[in-house]
Amino acid sequence: MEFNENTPCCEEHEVHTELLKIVSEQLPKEDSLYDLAELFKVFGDSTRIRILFVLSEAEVCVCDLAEALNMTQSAISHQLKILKQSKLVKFRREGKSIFYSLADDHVRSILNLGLEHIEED
Amino acid sequence: MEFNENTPCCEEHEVHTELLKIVSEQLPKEDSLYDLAELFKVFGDSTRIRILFVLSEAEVCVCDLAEALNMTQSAISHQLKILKQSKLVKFRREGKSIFYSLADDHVRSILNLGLEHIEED
DNA sequence: TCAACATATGAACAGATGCTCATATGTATG
DNA sequence: CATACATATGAGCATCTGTTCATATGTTGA
Repeated sequence: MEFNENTPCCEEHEVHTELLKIVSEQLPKEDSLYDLAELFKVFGDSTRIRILFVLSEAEVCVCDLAEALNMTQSAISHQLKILKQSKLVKFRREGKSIFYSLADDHVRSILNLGLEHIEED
Repeated sequence: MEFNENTPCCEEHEVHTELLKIVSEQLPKEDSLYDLAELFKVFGDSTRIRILFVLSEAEVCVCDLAEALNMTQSAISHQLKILKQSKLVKFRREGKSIFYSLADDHVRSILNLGLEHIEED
């Protein structure tokens, strides 16, 4: 080929750029894609997943979560902060304790879809 | 309180341990929870999310993916390897090129549920 | 079989992440 | 208001992760 090194990769390149143009127009905005990755990142840790599953069964206070998962209160509290920031959990104070629960059924749906996928093979 | 330092955290502790016992019986197995976190971890990177969204629109070869996302072929290839391992994408060879596409509609569902969640506030 | 193209992969490095430890904040109770 | 309990938070550290760079593998056509 007589083309220089800047020659685009695939040979049917005109066709592909046309396709890519169409595809990019259909994509969600960059911001949404970034936020979405951030959301899944929160689900992508087994400590947080375990917290979410416990909360999908019941409203539980921090120290009980720590006991249930056999981890320190501090570790749990750090993770709860992340879950709060992503609006995956809500909480209410009752005396000295703070009880956490899932923010909404969306969270449950996402967890269940994930479970379906890993169980399907 | 006259209890020693090993006193469990919450004061109504008998009630809570009873609750925790019930909750733990309802939880998926440790292995599943781990696998689930691993799955979401794969979704938890904006490069991979962008790849998945492009593939949700069309079957695309590696070099076009690289061009679409404005990244190096190597970076894309590394990420595709991870997506393959998680069975989120499939591929077929056509001459020198390899065309990738989503493994199944499950992937699309998970992406869409995630989008719903970030758009709901 | 050789040259050119498309993709994959290993090593290395910089940045992100999760835990621990110490300590701060907030709440109830004597 | 001082103490004990429940939770939150900041710093530090070890580990994990994503990219780059160099190079290997695989495919096609001359």
